Amino acid sequence: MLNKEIKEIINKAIKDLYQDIEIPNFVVEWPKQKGRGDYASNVAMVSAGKLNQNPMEIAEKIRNKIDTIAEYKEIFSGVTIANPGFINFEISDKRLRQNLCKVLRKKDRFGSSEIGKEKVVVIDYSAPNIAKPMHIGHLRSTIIGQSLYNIYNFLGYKVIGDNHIGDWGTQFGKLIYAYKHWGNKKEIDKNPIEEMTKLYVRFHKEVEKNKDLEEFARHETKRLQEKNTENIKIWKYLIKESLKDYNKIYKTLGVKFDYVLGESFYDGMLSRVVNDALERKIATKSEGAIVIALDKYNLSAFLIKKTDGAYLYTTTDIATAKYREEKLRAKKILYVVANEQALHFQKLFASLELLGICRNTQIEHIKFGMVLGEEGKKFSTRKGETVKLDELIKKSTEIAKKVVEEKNPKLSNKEKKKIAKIVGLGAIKYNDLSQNRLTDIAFNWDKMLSFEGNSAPYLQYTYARINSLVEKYNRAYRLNRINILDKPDFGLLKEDMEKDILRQLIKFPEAIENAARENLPHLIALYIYELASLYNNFYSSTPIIKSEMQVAKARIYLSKSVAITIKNGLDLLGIDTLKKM
RNA sequence: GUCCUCGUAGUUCAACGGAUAGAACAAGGGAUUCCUAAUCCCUAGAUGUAGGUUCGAUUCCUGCCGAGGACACCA
Repeated sequence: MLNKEIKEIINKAIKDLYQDIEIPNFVVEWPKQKGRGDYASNVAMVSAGKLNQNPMEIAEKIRNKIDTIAEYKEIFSGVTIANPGFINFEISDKRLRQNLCKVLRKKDRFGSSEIGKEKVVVIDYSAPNIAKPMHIGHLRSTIIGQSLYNIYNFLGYKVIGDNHIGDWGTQFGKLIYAYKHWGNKKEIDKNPIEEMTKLYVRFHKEVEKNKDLEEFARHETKRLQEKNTENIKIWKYLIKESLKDYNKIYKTLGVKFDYVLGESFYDGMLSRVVNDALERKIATKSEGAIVIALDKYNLSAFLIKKTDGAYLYTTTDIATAKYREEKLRAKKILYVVANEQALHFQKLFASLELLGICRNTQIEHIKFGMVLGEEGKKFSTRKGETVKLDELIKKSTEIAKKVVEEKNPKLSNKEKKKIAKIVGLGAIKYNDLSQNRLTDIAFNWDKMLSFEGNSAPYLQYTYARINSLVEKYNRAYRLNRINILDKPDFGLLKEDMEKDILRQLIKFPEAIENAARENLPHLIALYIYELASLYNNFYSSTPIIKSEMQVAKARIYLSKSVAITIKNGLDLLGIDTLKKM
């Protein structure tokens, strides 16, 4: 990666100049403004104090040092300094052309690397609660998780995607009670989640009339946990049916998991977790329950066993971390879970530290903001305001269909349907993934289903456009019988806009690495949007096929490499591309 | 009371402590005898507030104001 290369060059230059002086951390970054080179470093400014010299002088010295070394001439066409001490690097045409060849050679592997080789990353995402519909809130965890999965995978990590479904706990007592009294198997088979939700809602209504139901439900939960045959049978059935519905959505979204280890999977390990913690005096009794005190961390206690003897999701989470560390050999665990649970994870991580679990495993809560209703408040499930995921997908696809109909009426109906599906889904995913995950998303139909501007369809359109351009070019080739094996001459790419595109292309691997380091997929979205934007600008102002033959050839290859990069980027976001739209 | 996230243009969002704070949508103007106009170009428009750290702060720290959320026996 070029930024790392430059960092090393600077380090070497400093070593030559100042011997063993330790230089503070400095950055090599992409300058925001045009005309400041392709990379810039603040090294002279951050080390001015330490060296007791004027930053401009230091910058000058480093620049001169770099200038004297022949091999660097290949990389840079210019190294300049600017007030108050920046060093700006301009990448040479040769290097840009080499990178272009690399894109064309590596194709769908362009941007990939081996930096994660041998390292296991467990990513915990989606995790719906059985018997509850997946709504727009689950979308974030599912989509962000899947994208991180793709990104780490592309960087050579061994990634394990785990869907930690909520298939255990007190809600099952209620559900089992409701099923026994009002359940209808036929209806559930037809519409699993919908019917289960009805049972759940009915239970809550009946409770208001008869408080005893709470006690009955608790009893059912207890019997389930004691492995009562009938309750286990109902429980298994409810899970199986729920998963049917979830899997439909996952299939549509193109989301996959390596494991679906729900909370119930860890049930047998819970007593050991608690006993172990008690023996080691990390956990204590408190008001009849068992807790891990976290005063040391300035946090309230972590409750791991209830007064009635039942375990909680807290206990499960400890067992899960232990399992992932010991059995899955995770070097890194990412919990893609909403920001609302930040406190829970703080306490969980503190508890794990006390227990000595995941000592050598990096654990991180990948939190994300909420999807807010149109009034800026949390979507309330009770008021029925929630937008269900399947409805959202349906609506988006319908709108996309209308747009295809309007833009491209000549296509066959089959093609239109395919395009509508991919465009509709892409728009939904991009709406989420193009935004920094920490900020709340204000839910807005118009924006979510916008097919213009900074959106997935814009990127898909750019890709499709290049594709048809290349096809047209290939046909022309056949007609003119030009030798297709002639090497393109990339030296002909001399226009500013062409260079801008080449400069952007060289940064793709860095964009992916940044996205992985910060666990922020939107950095990739940002990157490909910029690339597509540069390309569309170029496209609209410069003839490609219709230019002189050799120039046309070079421009076609440039276009191809843009298409490759856009596709690779969209793939990482889990968004499909189209040859035609 | 403790903790988490956020406060940037009319709206929705960017900006790893860097240089002239970027886009998109909406508004106004323009581009199609030419490779897909789901496109491109131009115009106008913003860092809640008061301090601190720094050569440099939208970014880090503190106070205040504002929005949303979580706070043991649900997950």
